Amino acid sequence: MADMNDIIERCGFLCVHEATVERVLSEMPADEKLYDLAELFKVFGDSTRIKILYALFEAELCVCDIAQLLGLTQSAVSHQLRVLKSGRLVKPRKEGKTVFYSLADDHVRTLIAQGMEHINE
Amino acid sequence: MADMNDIIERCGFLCVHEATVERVLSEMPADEKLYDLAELFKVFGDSTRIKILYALFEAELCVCDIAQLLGLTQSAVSHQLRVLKSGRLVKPRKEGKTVFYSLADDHVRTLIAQGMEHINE
DNA sequence: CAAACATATGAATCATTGTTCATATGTTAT
DNA sequence: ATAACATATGAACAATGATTCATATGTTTG
Repeated sequence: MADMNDIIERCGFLCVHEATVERVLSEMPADEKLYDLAELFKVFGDSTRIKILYALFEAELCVCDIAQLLGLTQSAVSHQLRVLKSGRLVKPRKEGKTVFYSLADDHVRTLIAQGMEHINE
Repeated sequence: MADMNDIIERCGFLCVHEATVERVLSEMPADEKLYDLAELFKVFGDSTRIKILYALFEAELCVCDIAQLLGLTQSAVSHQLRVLKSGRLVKPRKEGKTVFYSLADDHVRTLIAQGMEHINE
């Protein structure tokens, strides 16, 4: 008696537009690239981090400034700055005890601006 | 006897660069905008969704195509397309039983392209 | 109408992640 | 060297979210 394991994926062989699928597949970037890209957007995908980035959009600020500005704990800000830093979205500048952060480059500005455009359309 | 509750946040009043904080605060967008912006980026911040978007970057595809192309369950794809649709990143076109999806507008292309640039620098 | 099929959806599960609390590191001034 | 301070970090907890499984919806064909 045959068991129930002979249930196969039927959809794949009937409705699929094979030529298109093949072409798209050949033009897809490497999986690793796509993973990194998702990781990048994940960094933008948190309202606290967005607020920090937007604040740095306007001026260079120290951890303490950011904490007060946004009503957050110093610890929370520091943890998030770590994430932003390892994503190369912000860069630190040390001056004595205090560390000033600013946006790493113009990609950050462009991405945020583009995102805002999408929101506001 | 005074209890231990008189511990106050001292940092805020000592190191903060008040003038800058005030200025930045006045130029920050509304909280709701920033929240929406984070939500938008959150949609991009998942490798499965990025793969779907990149596939649609190349061609209009049905749910079934996407599932085979990326080696995913039809259910998983459908769930993610729902997220992408409610973020207005993709749009459906119904043709009989099958539903074809494509990118909603050029912001999506621009955002992904900008993200890729950051990755590759 | 019934069967086959493409897609959508709800509930459950497992993993990821943001915040908090406590503490560590490193710098300045007394 | 010690105290005060700014920032960083580790562990724990709570919340969010992606996938799976089962099933529902809606469309076409016989």
